Amino acid sequence: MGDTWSALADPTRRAILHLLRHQNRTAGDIAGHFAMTKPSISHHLGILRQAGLVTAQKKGQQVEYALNTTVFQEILGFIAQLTEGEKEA
Amino acid sequence: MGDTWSALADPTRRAILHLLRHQNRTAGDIAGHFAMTKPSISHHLGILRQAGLVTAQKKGQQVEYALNTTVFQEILGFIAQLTEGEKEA
DNA sequence: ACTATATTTAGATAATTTTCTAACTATTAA
DNA sequence: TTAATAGTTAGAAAATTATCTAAATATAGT
Repeated sequence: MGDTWSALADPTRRAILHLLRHQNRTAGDIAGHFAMTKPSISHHLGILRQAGLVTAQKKGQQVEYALNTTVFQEILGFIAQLTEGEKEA
Repeated sequence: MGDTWSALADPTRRAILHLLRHQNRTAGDIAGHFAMTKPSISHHLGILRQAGLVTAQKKGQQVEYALNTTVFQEILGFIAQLTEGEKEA
């Protein structure tokens, strides 16, 4: 399992996650939103998949990607640790 | 202002933030906790400072670093966007 | 003024990452 | 079975990053 933090460090990958916010999308659909080749997007999708941030499911000829938000717990936990015991504005 | 996400992508930098969780610490104190040279830690501190995740204040001969948690809003906002409209476990 | 301590800056090297083109695999359609 | 479409894999080049040693700066003490 790859590192969540470094998967999120790249702006293209964060934009991909944002694209998947409301709908699942095929690899080609996703690639269509970026000024980048398909292999590059495929690489980014692989990293997101390894980090568990997306899941991939083959649908005939295409591969449908979906957001998986459960992984964010790790990040929220880290931030909670650092911000615990603070008062609100 | 440097990028918050990439500042947090490095495990050494996250460990530094964790060290600053309850107390402010000098650069040397921080460096003492890692199997890494002082210049390397100084470099990481610079990146954290640029990202606004820590503040630095000169205290005589030393430099005291403190955690700044306000920057986490950006990250929490991103995650909130992606997780909005989900039910709880 | 010298010496010691704390920290940063500079420059180099090694490792990692991003992106590309070309080639490959799998599925669908003619 | 041949051709077209969707996607991934392989390999290379360019850029970025992490780390080191050596040198520089700033403060404090003798």
